Amino acid sequence: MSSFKQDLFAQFARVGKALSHGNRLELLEFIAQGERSVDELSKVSGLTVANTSQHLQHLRQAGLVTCRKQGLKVYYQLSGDDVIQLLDIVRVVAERHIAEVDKLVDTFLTVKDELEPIPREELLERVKHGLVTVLDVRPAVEYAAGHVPGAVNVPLSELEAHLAKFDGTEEVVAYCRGPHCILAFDAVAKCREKGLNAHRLEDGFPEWKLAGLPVEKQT
Amino acid sequence: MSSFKQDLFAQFARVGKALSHGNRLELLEFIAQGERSVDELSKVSGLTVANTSQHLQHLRQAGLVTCRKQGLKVYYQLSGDDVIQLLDIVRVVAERHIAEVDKLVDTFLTVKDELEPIPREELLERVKHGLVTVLDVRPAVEYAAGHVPGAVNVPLSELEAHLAKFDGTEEVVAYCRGPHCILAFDAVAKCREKGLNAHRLEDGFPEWKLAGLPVEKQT
DNA sequence: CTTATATTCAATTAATTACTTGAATACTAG
DNA sequence: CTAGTATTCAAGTAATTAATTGAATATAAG
Repeated sequence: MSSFKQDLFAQFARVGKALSHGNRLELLEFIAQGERSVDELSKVSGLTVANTSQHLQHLRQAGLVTCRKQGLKVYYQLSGDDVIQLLDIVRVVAERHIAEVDKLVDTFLTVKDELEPIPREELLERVKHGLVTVLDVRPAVEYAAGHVPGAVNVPLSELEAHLAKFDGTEEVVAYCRGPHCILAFDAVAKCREKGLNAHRLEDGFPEWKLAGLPVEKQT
Repeated sequence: MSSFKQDLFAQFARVGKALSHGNRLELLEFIAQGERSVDELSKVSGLTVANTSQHLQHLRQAGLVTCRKQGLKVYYQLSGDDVIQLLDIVRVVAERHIAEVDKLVDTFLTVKDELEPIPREELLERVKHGLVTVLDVRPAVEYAAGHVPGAVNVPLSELEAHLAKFDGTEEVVAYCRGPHCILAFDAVAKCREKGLNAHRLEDGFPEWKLAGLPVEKQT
């Protein structure tokens, strides 16, 4: 009878299936930073190339990513901003309704509450008036693919060295890949150890872009 | 090393897993209309009771639904409005990026474009001024659990009989479970055959509730 | 206490999915 | 044309998941 409903739900389930594996969610988070090739994704995720490729095809069949071939490489990107929204709401639902998530976040992002995140619009204002130093603590490739205007790319490994240049009176805001990315948390913690007035930006770069705020490329 | 990230993504993937099966998505749509017992859900979905129960536990472990026991029965409900949002964005992403979905919708909801849906706020206005008859074409239980204020419950089977009462000058707006529920499409089609000025409400009841618009219970 | 009903549990089978491995394809550069 | 690199494909194994069946539990009513 109503195989329409069944067929339709089966199609929607393809999106769910794509989101049903941790490795694919991780890949999606990387891709959300900007277009990436299969072997970049393989390296950054630690999966074998073949495995990465298979997950990507899974994602592509569910309509979450698209790809283009350029020379030898195949570059994958999100098929739209709606996918960032989708990922964010999955996170929110999990955070609100799965106890283990709270436990994990509490354990690993210890000082979570102390690092009250700065709203995006507020950061944009302060940047315009030169009131704040913005740290992008993601790897250089991700920074190159797009970042908050005026942000300085300081991968975590180089943070110590950079901190030496600061005189201790500056206000610093760090951001990374998304709301649960540890990079920014760690950066803020390190900055505070040095006595800086440091905060985290709410969420990460994909959400900044999603909000329609200005984005700067390369440097 | 960074097992935090992996653990966290594994948790998020539980939400994806819950959404990764057509039967579970269908159950969620029913539950989104209001609290339902296991055997009601079993009947309405056509699954065996045991199978329904297992899917529901799957959903519960993913944090998407909660349940309470009252007497012999166990009632399930969505664990929050964020779950309606989640379901809607899954639909939107699938609709935009999976070609098969478009094909399906085009095939079964033939006159899709002709039935331009009425925005929720606009309907609310017109209802206030008594300018329109609102038809809730869902089953009586779902209507009883909550409906658009002033809506008349006319399950599809009884629609013909009801139409006799109309004089052909009235404006009619029909709604059902959600954006792809065929009930409202069918209702509008039937009304139009009788020469009525009929339209569909955008989306369905859960989205109405999600928008924070007034809801009426029982009758 | 017994019976009936709603739900869950446990065990089984069938189907699907993840990952590995090695080969095949597609493109570039020499 | 050849060699090298990036990606995909194909086959196999291990693991997970869906659905069925029948039994177990829990509650209510007689």
